[in-house]
Amino acid sequence: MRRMTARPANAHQARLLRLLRDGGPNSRAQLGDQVDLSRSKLAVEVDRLLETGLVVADGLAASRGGRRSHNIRLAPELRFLGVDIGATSIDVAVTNAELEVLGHLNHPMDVREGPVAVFEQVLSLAAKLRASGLAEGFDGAGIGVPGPVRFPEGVPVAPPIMPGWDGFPVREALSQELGCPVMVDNDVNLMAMGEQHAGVARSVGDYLCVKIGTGIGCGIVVGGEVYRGTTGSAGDIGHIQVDPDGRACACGNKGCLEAHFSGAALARDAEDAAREGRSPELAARLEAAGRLTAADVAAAAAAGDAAALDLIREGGNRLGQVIASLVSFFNPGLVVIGGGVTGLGHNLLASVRTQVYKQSLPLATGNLPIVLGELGPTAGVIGAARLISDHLFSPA
Amino acid sequence: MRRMTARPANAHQARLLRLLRDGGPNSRAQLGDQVDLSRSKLAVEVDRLLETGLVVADGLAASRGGRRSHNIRLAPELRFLGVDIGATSIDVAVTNAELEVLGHLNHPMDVREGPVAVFEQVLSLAAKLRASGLAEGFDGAGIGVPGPVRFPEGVPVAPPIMPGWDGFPVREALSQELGCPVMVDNDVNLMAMGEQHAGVARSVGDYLCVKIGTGIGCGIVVGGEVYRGTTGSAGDIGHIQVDPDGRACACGNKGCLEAHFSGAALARDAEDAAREGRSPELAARLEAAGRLTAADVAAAAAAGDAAALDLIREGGNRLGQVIASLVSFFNPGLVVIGGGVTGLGHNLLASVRTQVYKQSLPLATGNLPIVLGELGPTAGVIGAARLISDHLFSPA
DNA sequence: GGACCTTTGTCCTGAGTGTGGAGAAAGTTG
DNA sequence: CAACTTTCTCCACACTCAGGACAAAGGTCC
Repeated sequence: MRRMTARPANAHQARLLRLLRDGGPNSRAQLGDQVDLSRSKLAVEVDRLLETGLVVADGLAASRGGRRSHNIRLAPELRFLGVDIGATSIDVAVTNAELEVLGHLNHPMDVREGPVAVFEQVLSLAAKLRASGLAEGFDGAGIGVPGPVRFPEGVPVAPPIMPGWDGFPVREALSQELGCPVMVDNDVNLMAMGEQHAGVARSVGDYLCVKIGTGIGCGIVVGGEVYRGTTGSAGDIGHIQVDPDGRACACGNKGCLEAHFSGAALARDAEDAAREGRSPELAARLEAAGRLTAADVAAAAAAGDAAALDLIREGGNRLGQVIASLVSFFNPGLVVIGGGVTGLGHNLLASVRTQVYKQSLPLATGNLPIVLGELGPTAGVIGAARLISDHLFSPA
Repeated sequence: MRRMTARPANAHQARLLRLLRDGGPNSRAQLGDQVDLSRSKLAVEVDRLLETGLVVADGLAASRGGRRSHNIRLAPELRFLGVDIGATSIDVAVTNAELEVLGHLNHPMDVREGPVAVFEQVLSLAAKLRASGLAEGFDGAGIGVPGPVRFPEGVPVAPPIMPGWDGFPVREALSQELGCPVMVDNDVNLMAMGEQHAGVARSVGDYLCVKIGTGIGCGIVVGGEVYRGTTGSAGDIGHIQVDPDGRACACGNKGCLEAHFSGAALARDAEDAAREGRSPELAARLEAAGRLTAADVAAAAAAGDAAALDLIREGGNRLGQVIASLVSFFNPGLVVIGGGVTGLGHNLLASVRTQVYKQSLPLATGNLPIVLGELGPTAGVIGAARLISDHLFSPA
């Protein structure tokens, strides 16, 4: 099947495409209400979009008391590929043009195996999705990697946890393999975009999205747009120092947030607690599995284990301390916490909230919700799809 | 003399006005090079601007090998008033439309005397500037206050160091008194705009501007625009906690940055050092003046006083610690340090740089200049003038 | 069922926006 | 003084866009 190659010819068309993406099918009249164009001009632009095949008119909507309207919608056969490469696993999903996830696959894999091996896996997962009939091809792909990215070129730069990827032309390579446009970003930024598109952050202009997985990062959204910083490393809060005499971190410094609280740090602390006999619950789990993860800590805490609860409380305090600083500085309208350790749930949230509300000034915290992400692992892939759709749905 | 009341009728005209403001007089041809419009369209818009009187054509420029060009410039009789209300003094300046300072007055005054008394003083200073022949009236005024502002309305909200100002309609009141449009902002944001317009931050898109005076604040510039946050309190870094067991702060918390390092904290520490006999240099100055300020510490340090140098080093470390966190988070292209304690100069800068380069990741610090502001007290008033000119030079 | 209303969408005219070329104006250079 | 540059103006033409008239297609009410 022939893939769509058309792009919006002007800002109006781009605007209309995004409205249809975010709001679903619409009549011409409804579009007109949102777009501040005359009916005539709107009709012209819609007709042009229909000609390109990017949108279709299928069927009539129910009458609302007058003439029935045509349903204008994005071409239903459009397909985006969303790829989220985490430190320890790969998520791949197909979406339609409205960014609804039609199929989603996860595969455990260490990112340190390097770009070649990871790409092979990504392509195989994408092929599997295609084979299942969800897509005959992709009109675009977004991909997130766990490290800083030089955004315009789509190339990772000096990524601490994935050294083999430094300078690897991710965008170029994937675009070649898939035969479609590709955009690359930091995985945290994609999570922020995902929660903004379909999660808790809808209709918030300025917000922070803290992702705690193997490492810790923070997506920064300013006026609805992801802020990436001068060299693409904005939001890299894992190496903010929380304790001058603290633990040694992989980065070479001491007392980094990430060394005290992250998926990896938490697992290590839990294993220590188990071995030192401070937690029968964790010890039993260590016995059974040979190693512990953040999920074990969450389960132990749910079972009332004091040591596990302590770990979460202490970690939440550290994290809350940093978030409190960021709230004072950035004055966001919302803080979202997500990533692998979200399973720690409300215990974690409680510690963070306590710290933030205690340390930041009332004006900044007055009406500040601090919530868990609601999309889980789909946030990243939806964000990836949105990344490429933002690119494709902008004037050529 | 009749004041200008015209405003640009469209985005092109606004663009042209800003080009003339930032680049000074220009020929039509030079404007055309910067503006991506056809010569014909450009000529039309310039003619319309000439009709409104916002710009004038005066004289011919020297030939560059062909026909001599007309000098197009902003109307030379346009006058903006820039007001910077600090915690302990008021700065007022007149500028022309190119934001060149034509006259500048400073008057010591405690902001806590309240808006009525301060306004009286501001108006008297403005009258003095008018009386000196620098202006016959003002086409607009910008004003900065040392606390958070609800920007669209121009009203201070919950300002910690100027409690009597909470909710006072600064914009409304000043506009009434001066009979011209007024915009209000945080003083730190104005400093950031000033340094961006005429100081060290020219042509930098994303940067931070840390102002250390009686308190500590940080102007945040994203893509050339000041970022103010959800409730207008963005950049309020004075109350970030740097030491959980630290000193009591006026805000009710312990260990705030501002409690450890700011103009006020530094003066107190210096007086302590003097009384405890740790610094003969400072003791002599305390004897002479009855009290000490940051300037005394700077002078003592310049004279080689060990205690003063220690104070600066320690303060710079605290500040550097916070800035390091912000650099990791925000990934700016430049960090500017300004405000009252800039006199501490390179000793302060050295400590800050050490901390930042030590604590933040190389990708964020790799090419990151950390410099002192170069405009001193004029940064604020120039920023204020730019604030109102940005407002007036945008489509009505 | 028919008169009347609402909603949706199309068509047309006219005002305004913007481009590019021709060419006039005003200088320099040899 | 001829040739060339640069600057600026004028004009014809294409495109953009708004708003009104009107047609299409349904409801609602008696």
